[in-house]
Amino acid sequence: MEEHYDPQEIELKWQKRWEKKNLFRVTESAQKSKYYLLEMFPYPSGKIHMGHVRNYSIGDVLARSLRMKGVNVLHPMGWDAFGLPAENAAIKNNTHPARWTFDNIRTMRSQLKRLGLSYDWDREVASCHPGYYRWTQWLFLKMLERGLAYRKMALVNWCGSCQTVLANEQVEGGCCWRCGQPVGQKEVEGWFLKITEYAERLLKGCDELTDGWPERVLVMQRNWIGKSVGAEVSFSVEGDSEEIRIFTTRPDTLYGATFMILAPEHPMVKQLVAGTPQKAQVLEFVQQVAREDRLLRTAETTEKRGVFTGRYALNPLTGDAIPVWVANYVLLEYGTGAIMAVPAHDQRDLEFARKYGLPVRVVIHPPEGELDEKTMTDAYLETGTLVNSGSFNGLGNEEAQGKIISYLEAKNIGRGAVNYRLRDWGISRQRYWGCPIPVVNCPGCGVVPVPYDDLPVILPLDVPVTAEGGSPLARDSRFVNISCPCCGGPARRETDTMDTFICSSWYFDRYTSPRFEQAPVDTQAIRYWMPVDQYIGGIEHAVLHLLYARFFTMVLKDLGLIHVEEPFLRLLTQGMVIKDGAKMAKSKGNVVDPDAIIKRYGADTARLFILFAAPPEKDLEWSDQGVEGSHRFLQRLWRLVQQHRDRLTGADLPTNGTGKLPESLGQLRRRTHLTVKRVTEDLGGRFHFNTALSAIMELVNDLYRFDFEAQNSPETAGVLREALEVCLQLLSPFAPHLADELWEHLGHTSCLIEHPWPTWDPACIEAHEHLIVLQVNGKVRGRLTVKPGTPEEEIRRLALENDRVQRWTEGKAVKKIVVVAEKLVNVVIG
RNA sequence: GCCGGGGUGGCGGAACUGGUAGACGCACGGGACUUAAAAUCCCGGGUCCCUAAAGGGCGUGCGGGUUCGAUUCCCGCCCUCGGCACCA
Repeated sequence: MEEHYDPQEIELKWQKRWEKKNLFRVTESAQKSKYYLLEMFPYPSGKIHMGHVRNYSIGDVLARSLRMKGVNVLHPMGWDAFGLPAENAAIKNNTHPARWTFDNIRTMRSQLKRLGLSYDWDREVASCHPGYYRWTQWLFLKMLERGLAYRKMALVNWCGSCQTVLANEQVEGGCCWRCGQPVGQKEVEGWFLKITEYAERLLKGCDELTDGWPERVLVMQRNWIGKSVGAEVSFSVEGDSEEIRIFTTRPDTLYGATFMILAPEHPMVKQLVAGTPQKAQVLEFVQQVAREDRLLRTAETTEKRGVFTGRYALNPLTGDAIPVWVANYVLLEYGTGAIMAVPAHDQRDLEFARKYGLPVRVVIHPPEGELDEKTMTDAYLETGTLVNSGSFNGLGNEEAQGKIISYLEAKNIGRGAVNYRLRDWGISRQRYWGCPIPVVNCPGCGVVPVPYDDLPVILPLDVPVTAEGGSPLARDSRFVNISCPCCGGPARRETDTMDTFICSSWYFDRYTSPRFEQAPVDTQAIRYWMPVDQYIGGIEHAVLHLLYARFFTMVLKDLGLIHVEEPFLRLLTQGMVIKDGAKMAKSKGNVVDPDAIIKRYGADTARLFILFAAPPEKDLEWSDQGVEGSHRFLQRLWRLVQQHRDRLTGADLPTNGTGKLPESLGQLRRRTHLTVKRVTEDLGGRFHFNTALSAIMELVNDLYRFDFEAQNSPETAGVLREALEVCLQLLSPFAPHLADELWEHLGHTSCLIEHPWPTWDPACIEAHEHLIVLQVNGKVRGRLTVKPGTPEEEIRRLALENDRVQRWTEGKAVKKIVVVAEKLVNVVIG
């Protein structure tokens, strides 16, 4: 009898052996079909947490099973290594961000290796390595060349705690995505990427991804892009040469525009009020709104307030003079920052009109009922017929939209227009630990790109990182002062660094040729591996990373670097790891350290539990007892193999079907093949790891219950060997170390991942008999077994003769009999 | 408010195209082994009625519908989680 199951010993043994054999290294191969399996690379924050274990265990099951199925699987790992936590930790612990980062990478890499994950570590990348960020800078310069990167002064999100600008996507409910502190507004000059230019493509792509991506992620992305179709219309101002441009989604209500509103920040406000009696009051109002909390101001419940500017505009269709107001509910950043107010058909405008006694004019009449513009309190938003609309009267309002747009275009006072909620991506960060933006600011030449040959612009490591605020790079004169690449005169380097989300927007491309020296990617390798066939990661990146990565892929495609429009064919968003009803988090004190679990039970148990406790996309409730249970199962399998080792020496696998075997043995063989089928189907396509495991558990239970002493024959040994081998093969993607160890106990000298995935023999699966459920009026009343191929007539007769059925049908007229082949008979009585 | 998930035993979860609801696991109860306990192995279990067995009623958030038959399809609600939200 073999020694006790000792996970520590066997796991290290097999990890070493796999590494020595280079089992996970892959190269392009025209003979094999490829599969690019990617899990989101981690931020090296210190140690891995259960969320990582879950993410990477899910990936590893797929990677290993696909390899066994003969697929060429690219399964890489790396580090999203630039970012604020490194800098903050460095300040706090008086160390260097690079030091902190690389120490963490070392720790976390060894933790991932301890989990037995099948990565090709030769392809490891770290985004903070010059060999990587050189190409991040290269891509930035290409975008600069194409006008996709630009610099502007803008009102941006400012996190006072992190002392840096944030992109819109990085503000969650008014707070910083990283530190959770409230985000303010600040006028700052910085760099932007024109993601808005790709809004339509990003939107269209969402439709292509419906098969492979979760619906909710696509919905979030569509919401975020926020496309609105309508018209842009110019309103002339009485006594002024300038016009006010507005965007509306309801050109059909243009006749109902009875006043206009500008955002308080609108650049025209100052000139409009110049010389009016209202000037002081308006400017006071503008100042007042500017001081208000942004989050509060944009809340729906906030009271609408405004002031009259003293000026009038002309409704371009009615010719009426309508008052121009300034109000808090109109936002500068959406549309043109000005609106036409149609109180009869917009709830917000109606509330505003009622409050300030402004006129209401109904221009759409409902199919039934009346609208009274004097008393109505709910704006009419439904479809209807145009009234009070000149020559458009009588048209359906939807039809009128197009007609009015055509009219505006003909008169040159407006045009059909599309507006997006999506804003350009602000990428400047006023911090140190990021990828330097490779440009030079020259007093004579302006913004000058660093020549490609001079890349990378190295992030100097000997810069003191302090908490005093402002970019540490700006204080390093050796970094800042440079001669202009264009004119040779004195110039200053850009000291902002890039948002780390840029680094993570193309890392998956780099994995295909991680050490390539001539370009960010080797076209050959990209052609072979991209797109990513399956991407796995947390839902928290539904908009952020996943939107940015899609944008970058489209840019790379336009640059001719890649052939695909979308980077990730299929996306699996794994659920969170929950304990005591809340997400595991240090702040909540409910964290379970993966190291502790591995130390106590081994990596196989940790992986098994996390894959068994819940389907991958759902939240997983951590359970110490559940972990015990998973560990018990592995021990149970261990004992089963030890118990039968002697019996199996020299046993040959059964060859043909189950027909010649004794009944119970044939049954066992059938169960074995059924298990192969179930597990294979649960892993392929639908990622039901929990049910795949329960199928394996059932087979193990069957083996425990089988009386091998009563049927001690070479045949029995053969069937048993097959069953055990199948168990190990099927289990190997989940618990690879234990599987390989027991595989060796069964006399094999190779690793399971080198073996093909088992197949099931349809002949073995064929049932010797079918269980027929007998129903009367849809309720189960009895059961019946029949031989396969029993004619329907016979089954019908047996069902009617069945005494359990007769108990219910006695004295009743049989109205109908439904027979489902091999499954069920339902007798319908009156 | 709009959009998207999700409501199944004490708990995590099964049931792939409508066909035995509750697989598998946890917790629990019983038995075997043991001087005893732990470990292990075997058995049990939705709920109510019935002394028990046999048998039956009710059961997948609620109310209807379609169907021989509904956790599954349709209609109308309720609850819950997540996203967006004064977006013109």
